[in-house]
Amino acid sequence: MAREAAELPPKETLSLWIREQAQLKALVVDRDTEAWQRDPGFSGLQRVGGVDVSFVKGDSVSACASLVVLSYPELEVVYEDCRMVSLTAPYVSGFLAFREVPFLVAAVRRLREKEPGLVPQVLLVDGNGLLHHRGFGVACHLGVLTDLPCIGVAKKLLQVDGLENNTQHKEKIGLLRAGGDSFPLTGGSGTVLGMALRSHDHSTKPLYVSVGHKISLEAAVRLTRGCCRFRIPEPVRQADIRSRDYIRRTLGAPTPPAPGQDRSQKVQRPKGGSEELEDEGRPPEAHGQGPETAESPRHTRPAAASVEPSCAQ
DNA sequence: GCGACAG
DNA sequence: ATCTTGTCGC
Repeated sequence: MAREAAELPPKETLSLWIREQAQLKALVVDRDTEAWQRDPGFSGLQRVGGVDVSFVKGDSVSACASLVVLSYPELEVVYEDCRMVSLTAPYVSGFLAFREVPFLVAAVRRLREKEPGLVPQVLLVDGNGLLHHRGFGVACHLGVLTDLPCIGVAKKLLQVDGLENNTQHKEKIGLLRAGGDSFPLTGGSGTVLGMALRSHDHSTKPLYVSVGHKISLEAAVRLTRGCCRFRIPEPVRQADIRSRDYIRRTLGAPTPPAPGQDRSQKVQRPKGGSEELEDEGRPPEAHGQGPETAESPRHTRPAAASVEPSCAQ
C-alpha cells in the first residue's frame, strides 16, 4: 500500500537540520588521513564500499538501502547488504542525508558487527560532499557519522555557490577528452568545491566528485576514476543494481513474515489473475527482513545537543 | 508567474 | 528517485 509522499517539512525542522549540518560540518576532515591515499597506485587499499537507496515505484516511503563492498583493484563484490526500509523524511534538495543516512549508518553498523574484516576503507556515496549548499552533503554526513573516509559522487551538478550548468560549463565538459580528464568546480568564494570528471573514455557526461570525509579531493577523484568500469563507479553501480533487484524480488511478498511475529501488515499479494509478471519465486533470503524505520521523527528531537560521531572506528 | 531542484 | 525493451553502434 503505497503510502503518500511525505510533506515538505515545517521550517522549524529545516532550521534544526541546518543547525545539525553546521555542527557536524565542523568535524569534517578534508585531507588524506590514510597511507594508501597518498600512494600513486593506492597500494594498501583492498576494500571499497558503495551505498545507495532505491525506491519502490508508486511509494515514496518504501525503499531498499544497500551497502556493498568490492575488492580493489579487482572490483569484485565481496559483501552485500540489502534491506527494506521505511523512509520518514521527504526528499528536500540540500537535505538528502536526513532522508537516507540513518539507514546507511545502520548498514555500516551491521557490517562492523557481523564481518569486521570486510569493513571498507573508503565509501563512495551517491550524492555530494563538500559540493553542497552549506558545504555538508550526504557524503560528509555519512563520513562523520561512521568515521569512514567518504567520497561524494553525483551524476548531476548541484547548482550552488555560483556554480551553474550553463553554456560555459558545457563547453568545459566538451574539453574533457579522455577518461580521467577533469576540471575544478570553483565556487563564488574562490574555493574549489569539487571536480567534474570524465570517468570513462566512452562517457560524455561527467561525474561530480567532491570530498566527503577523511580524503583529499585529489585522491577522491583519482580513486573514483580507478573504480570505473563504466560511467558510474562500480561500488555505487553495484549498490544501485542490487538494491533495485532486491526490490523486484520483494515486490511479490512485501511483508516477509517474521517467525513469531504475526503483525499482520495488510499487503495484498497479486491475485491469481495476471496482474503482474512474477519473477522467479525467490524467497527473501540472506539478510534480515521487516522494514525498519528511522527512530522517532527526527524533527521532534532537538538538534544534536551532542555532536559525537555515532560510530567510531 | 517562472525557474530551480544531489537522490 | 521512477516511468521502460529492444535496439543501434563501437
